[in-house]
Amino acid sequence: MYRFLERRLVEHLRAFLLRAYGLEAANIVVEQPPKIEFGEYALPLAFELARKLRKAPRKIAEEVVAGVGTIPGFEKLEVAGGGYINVRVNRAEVASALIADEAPAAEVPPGKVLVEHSSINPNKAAHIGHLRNAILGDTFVRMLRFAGREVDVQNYIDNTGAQVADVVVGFLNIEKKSRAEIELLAAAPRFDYVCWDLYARVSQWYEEDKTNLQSRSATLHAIEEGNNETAAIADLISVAVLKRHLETMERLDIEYDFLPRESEILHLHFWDAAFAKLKESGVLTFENEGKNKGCWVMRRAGTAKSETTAGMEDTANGNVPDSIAEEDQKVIVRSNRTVGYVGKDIAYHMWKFGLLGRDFGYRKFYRYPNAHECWISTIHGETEHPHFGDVAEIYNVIDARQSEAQNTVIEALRGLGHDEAADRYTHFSYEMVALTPRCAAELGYQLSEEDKSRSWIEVSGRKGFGVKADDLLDALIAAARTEVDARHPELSNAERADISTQIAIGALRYFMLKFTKPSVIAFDFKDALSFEGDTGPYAQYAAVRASNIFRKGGFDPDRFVRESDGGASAAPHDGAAGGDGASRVSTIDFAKFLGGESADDIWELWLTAAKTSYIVGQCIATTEPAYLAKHAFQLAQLFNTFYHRYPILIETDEDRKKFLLTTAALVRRELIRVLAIMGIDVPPVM
RNA sequence: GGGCCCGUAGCUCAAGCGGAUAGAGCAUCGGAUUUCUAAUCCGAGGGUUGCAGGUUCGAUUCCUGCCGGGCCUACCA
Repeated sequence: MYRFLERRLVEHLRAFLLRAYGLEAANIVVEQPPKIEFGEYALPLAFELARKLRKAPRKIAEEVVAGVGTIPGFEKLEVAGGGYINVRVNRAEVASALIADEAPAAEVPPGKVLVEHSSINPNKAAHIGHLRNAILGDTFVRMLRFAGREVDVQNYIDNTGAQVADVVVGFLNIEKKSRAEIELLAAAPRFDYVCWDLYARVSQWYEEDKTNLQSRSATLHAIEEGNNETAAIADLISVAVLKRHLETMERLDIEYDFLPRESEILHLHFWDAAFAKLKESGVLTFENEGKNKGCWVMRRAGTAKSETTAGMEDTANGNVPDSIAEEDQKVIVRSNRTVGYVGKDIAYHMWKFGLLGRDFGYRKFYRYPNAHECWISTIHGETEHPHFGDVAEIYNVIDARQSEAQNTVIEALRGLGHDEAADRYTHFSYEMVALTPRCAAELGYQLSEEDKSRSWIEVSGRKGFGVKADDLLDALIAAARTEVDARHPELSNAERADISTQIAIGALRYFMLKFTKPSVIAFDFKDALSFEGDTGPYAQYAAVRASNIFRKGGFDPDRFVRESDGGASAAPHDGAAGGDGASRVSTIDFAKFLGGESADDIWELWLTAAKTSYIVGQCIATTEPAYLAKHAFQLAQLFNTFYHRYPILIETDEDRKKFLLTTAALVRRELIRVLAIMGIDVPPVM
């Protein structure tokens, strides 16, 4: 709603500027006033125009206000200060549209979106860093779906890499386990924890004697080769750990559609197809000398062509591949003819955009309780399967450390002549989760003096140092359970368990979303286990309080606003609102309750509730989910103030009571919707 | 050496394309309606936005330089 009105305002302003001054305004900045008293929108455009029109800003602002005319849905424009234009909407009109949950159909770009997230090495338990990735990714998926996009969720599985090989080495060379024994372990609960510890021991074992590393390369080679006992063991381990990852993520309500694996990229020869095209287009060059002699290399992203070769390009007919300075070379194919992971990634991304000319085999892998099927790549697949890949846009949720590799893949696509694909390739980059020194000490890590002075300490899978995802979830559930038990002894065991879980997930998902992406999260149990203030449970509690009003008052919130369908899975609102409610409360009277300065506080609540799709749009455009967490918190905060200030059920003026109930119903609906987009449920009671 | 990111209150973080008095939470201190209430609400203190310049009517935001920190820069993945 808010978004729609803003667009309409801009259109009118643009028309006016053209009419009055003959100006084509490319970009009209619309701000939100610092205080609700100033109106709903603020325009600094008079300042920008002052130079161009050679007039005082204030004078221009006055002309705009006088000349722009009436705009449907708007009350008035007014000049403030030295030239600000503050804009006021017609509150009653906005309110009635909000109650009906009317939203003009937004234009949805064509084509499918592919979001890749999680991508955890299947050799050990998921940890808090993986949680940040999965929660960011899953929330972004929900945002895209809320905006009407069709989305495929992929989780890339590196099942043939060194990390899996290490755990295989651990079982075979250190533990001396047989295949049958490993199978037995893999079937036990939390096999991923076993691997977590073993992985750390293997790293230790390598350090003790460097010759032990030979086991790794032999194992790695056998795995890549396939069709042997070692490869079979690697497969059974990686599949078992992968299933554990899916279970862990399922606890957070995170699901995937497809699990492409590196083994298939290898065995279905994706690379061969890509290699041919990369050679043909000159993206790859063969080095005849230097330290990379015998390798196929490409220019690393972010490195510039050297002066000499760039200058000679014109005369050389442009056909000769530029030589790349040694330090700017990225080895794609090693001198022993094997392909590095960036090469595989290039092939994989050509597949994503439907540019490779090959496809995976598919089989069903995991069925969620809601009957949703998650598919996995395989060599010979089922004949009937959904169509993955060949998408219009991709988002790769991968931490910032891989930005150079990501950019190299993008440059490869450009070099192949696929600029349109490269432009729709987004590296959804975020910073890592580390531990505060205090948290590290709690986990038994010996801190050096230098460590103690750091603001964070990086987790390390190799050292087995970090907080496992399931452990954190268990701790959160236990902490929530203590509170729920104390508050609601009358509830059954199962009910208290459910509520505790919902609160734990709310706390965790909110915690991972409240930080902006470039911020390193210095993890600390004290902050993560907090249920007060700027947290998920705070927002959940506000929604529960809204429900309490209706339950205790014996009202149905449905009667006051058009019900939300839960948000995340919603199709774009069709706007063909159901004005069916004979019992629905009339909205006409509300003008008197929403008008004037005395109603500013309640109006601010309504206005904030109106911003959800506007905020989601911002989040998508900037790939920054943190704005939505901020929005949820603001809405909850404003509601809590309202809740405290206006006791509804004892209100004696019936019209005013209806108005207050409508306010609560509206906020309840929007809060539930916003939280659903973040993957957070609202418990029945708290 | 080169590339990317960061530096804001005691702590952890916000601040849409440059805009109005730089905001929250935590912590500290002081308060709160017998109500739909306390996983809450109200109030107080707390800031030279790392430093120095520049651009601008206006800079936490853009530019340059410095200081401090992180990540990347392997024929590992």
